[in-house]
Amino acid sequence: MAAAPIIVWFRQDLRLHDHAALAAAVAAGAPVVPVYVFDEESPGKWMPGAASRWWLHESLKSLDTSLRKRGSHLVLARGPAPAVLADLARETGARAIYWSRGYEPWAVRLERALYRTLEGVGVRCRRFSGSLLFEPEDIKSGVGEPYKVFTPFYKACLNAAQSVQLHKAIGSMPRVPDRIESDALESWELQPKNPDWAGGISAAWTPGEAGANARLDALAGGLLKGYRTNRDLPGIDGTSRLSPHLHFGEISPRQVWNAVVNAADAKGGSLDADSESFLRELIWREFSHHLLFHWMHFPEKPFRHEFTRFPWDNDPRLLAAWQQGRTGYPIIDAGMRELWTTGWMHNRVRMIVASFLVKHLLIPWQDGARWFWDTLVDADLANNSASWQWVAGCGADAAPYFRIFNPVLQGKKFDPDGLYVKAWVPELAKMPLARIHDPWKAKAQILEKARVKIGETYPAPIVALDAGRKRALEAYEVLKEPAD
DNA sequence: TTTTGAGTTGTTCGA
DNA sequence: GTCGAACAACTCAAA
Repeated sequence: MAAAPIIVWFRQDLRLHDHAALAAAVAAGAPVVPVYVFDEESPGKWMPGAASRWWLHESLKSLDTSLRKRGSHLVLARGPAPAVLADLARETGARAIYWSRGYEPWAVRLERALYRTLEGVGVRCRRFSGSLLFEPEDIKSGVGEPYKVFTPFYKACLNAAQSVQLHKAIGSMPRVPDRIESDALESWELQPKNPDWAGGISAAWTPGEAGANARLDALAGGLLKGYRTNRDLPGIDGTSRLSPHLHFGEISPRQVWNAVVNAADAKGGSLDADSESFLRELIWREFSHHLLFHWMHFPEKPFRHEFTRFPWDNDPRLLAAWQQGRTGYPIIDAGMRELWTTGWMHNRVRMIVASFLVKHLLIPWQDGARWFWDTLVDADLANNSASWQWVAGCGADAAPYFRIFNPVLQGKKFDPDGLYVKAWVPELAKMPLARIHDPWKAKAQILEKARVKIGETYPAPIVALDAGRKRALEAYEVLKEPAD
């Protein structure tokens, strides 16, 4: 008699390489049922936004193709995961289910519910790690508490880091048992139709494990050179662009870590400044996930409690102008339009637009986080929440309240050739470089020559920078008053 | 327990 | 144009 099948429940780990749960299932020698469950009913779950749904569709398609090349395929099912998986176990006679651990609050609750449901009917649950380099339980301060400051967290991670053995690539896969029902991916309607607005996104990205590995190869193969400086320049291809691939688990952070360390080794030993700078970013991702794991209200509530009485302004017209990239500040508008078109925004520009929304417009960081959640292909609850809270000053680190980005200065500093602005704000393409970041200051003659009419072809600034800065500083003063 | 050092990413102003 | 100081005080982490 054949061994009972093992279900491998895919989640944010849509890859075949370095996949502990899949490797263990294949090694067990039983039939393997790979399944993805589209679960819209988990309590507290942040449902993927529009851009993320587009990516999910592509990534599932890609995973299915990879599985088929190995003699298997992906089973698709819709509904609450515990019920769906219990049904599938009954249907297939599976006696075990393996999965990669999740860290978001709703995911933690879901896994507990799943244990109860499945162990109750005699299906063994095995949970594996794979989405993080370090488990939240393993990185603790000297007194056993989770870290609240990045730098000590970073050092603790470096101390804990050791060469990790990656799980072997899966060669061929056991056949999926016959007669298992599967949804058609199209029936989930993850991608837009009428209109299909995803053209810019699909032109910019290659979702799936192969696309992720190609990007990592580019990184290890040369993109890292100059990374520490280049990563701040939105006009050039200087960042890894691995974020959506990491979010969907098309590549594991351990694969990324190893590739970077090995590339540095090959060039003769110790980590250079560029590689170290990149690995720091990877540890920031870890830090965000640890914070979310330990403080489950992180996505909605300010980490620093006094911020609940921050005097936000909440002007919907200003929020709309920001969302549409019509603020009158070129670097901001370029960023918001890059986001809308490609589902991604350069990291430096994310900071600038976020600071502008929260400080110059006094709009709650949660509104910005929601917009990013819907429009980013790399939207990740941990990273998004931690980053917005950091910019707002209510996050884990006490960022000085007076750190208010000036979009004109930031533009001149990090987009010195105006390449980024010209790429995304074409109506300013003819502006001379000297005024590309503050076109409203240009003389009438210059504007005319560049065919720019402020307030007509390009918006006038929606707030004055000095007044906005002053208003923000006054708002932060409120926090210093003693609490009620 | 107490003390000490330190904390991603900045801007403005005046010399 | 460049440079240093001021912009607050507080919490965290480790010795």
